[in-house]
Amino acid sequence: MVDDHEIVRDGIRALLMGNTEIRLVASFPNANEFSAYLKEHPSFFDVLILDISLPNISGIELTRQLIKENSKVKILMLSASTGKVYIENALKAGAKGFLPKDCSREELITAIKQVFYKNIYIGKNLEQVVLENYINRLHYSEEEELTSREVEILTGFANGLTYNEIADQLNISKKTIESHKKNIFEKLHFKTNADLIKYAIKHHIIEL
Amino acid sequence: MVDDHEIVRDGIRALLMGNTEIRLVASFPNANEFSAYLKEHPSFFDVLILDISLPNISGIELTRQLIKENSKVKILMLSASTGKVYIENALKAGAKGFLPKDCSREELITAIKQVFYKNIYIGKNLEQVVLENYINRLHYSEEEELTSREVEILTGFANGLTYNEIADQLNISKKTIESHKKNIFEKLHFKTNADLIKYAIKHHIIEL
DNA sequence: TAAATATTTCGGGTAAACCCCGATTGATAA
DNA sequence: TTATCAATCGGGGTTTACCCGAAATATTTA
Repeated sequence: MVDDHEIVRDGIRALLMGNTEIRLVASFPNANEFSAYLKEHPSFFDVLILDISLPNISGIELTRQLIKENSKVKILMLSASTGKVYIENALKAGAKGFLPKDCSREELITAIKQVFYKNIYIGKNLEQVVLENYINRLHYSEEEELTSREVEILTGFANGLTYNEIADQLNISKKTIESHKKNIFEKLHFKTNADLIKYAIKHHIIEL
Repeated sequence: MVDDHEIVRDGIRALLMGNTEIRLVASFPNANEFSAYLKEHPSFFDVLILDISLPNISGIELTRQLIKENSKVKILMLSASTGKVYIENALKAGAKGFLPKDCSREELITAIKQVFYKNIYIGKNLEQVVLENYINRLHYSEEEELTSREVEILTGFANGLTYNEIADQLNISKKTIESHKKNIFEKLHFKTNADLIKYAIKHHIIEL
């Protein structure tokens, strides 16, 4: 497993201790240490329990990498935040399961087994969220995604920077910032700057 | 301790297991169960390790209640979010300590001891946040209040209106809007428009 | 692989926001 | 009875934001 919180790592270790079917073979505090270890021992893990919020490289990003590298590890994403966006991104990146951190022992064990046996597992209370969202998607085309460059620009605005300040920071023209902002507004159907700030807060780009 | 995440409860239990000075005597998944138990056994706990985000009643709210009831329990707040606002609210409510969830074993044990021995304990990396904020408070003692007119103008901006639109709506000159905005920024120490939006959300002038 | 679409990059010109002054009126506090 | 504050405006200038257009890569799709 990979989780930056020592408490969580110890919690899961304690939780799986008594179980005879599942063995926690290793745990890491960040993506880098895990990746390094995986490179040395490619088939050492069956299932990866992965925290979504990690320092430097997020759980989502790590998932994308592993999928891209054709790793055989099944990924069970663990997250304190259970918003629509998180579940979506996790599954889209290639995770096989998504579990809230407030799950029970039984649910964790069930989830690990399900994920191992090639099934998808979504936390009990989260199925509804996924289903609702699925229905929505049938009606309305999906919410457009921002490019990494656009996220950079959006972050700048959310932090109250001016066009010039963002331009300086990214070493591009003020005019380019304008274009990106225009595109962001169109993609996400923003009408005002307040919309942008609210989006940034909702998506944890800035704190309230 | 009170934490809605079973994993965290087990983690802390495992963590304190080997320690001879500290004994985890009980843990609860929510404020209600804890309160009920405390009523029966008022002096059973020395220190309460309390998660800030709980269902129904938050850790902050529970802290306020306990302080109000003159409970002798020392409260060590545990939080995944470590923003200024969280620390402030926790300490203001009466918590004796504030610890991020990504703390180490050693830090948790130190914190529990400190809190028990009537000291304040703030998580290692969080001291800076508190100090900065303390300095600020020395400069601007109390938060100034806005006049009703200023609230009207602020509401306009929070809703994404332009100077002209607000002026039209209130039947006053655009220049007056300018003055008001300048005053609002000075009173509340806003640096950017993003600050204004966040203020409006916090004070329920607009919804997220 | 060719065509279509998306991303990232700009410039010119105009509208809006912001700043630094100053000023008046009425209400309220020292 | 002065101050102080709230609310109202104007002149004049600088800075910033925004709209229209466009071109070079990148990426995706047919």
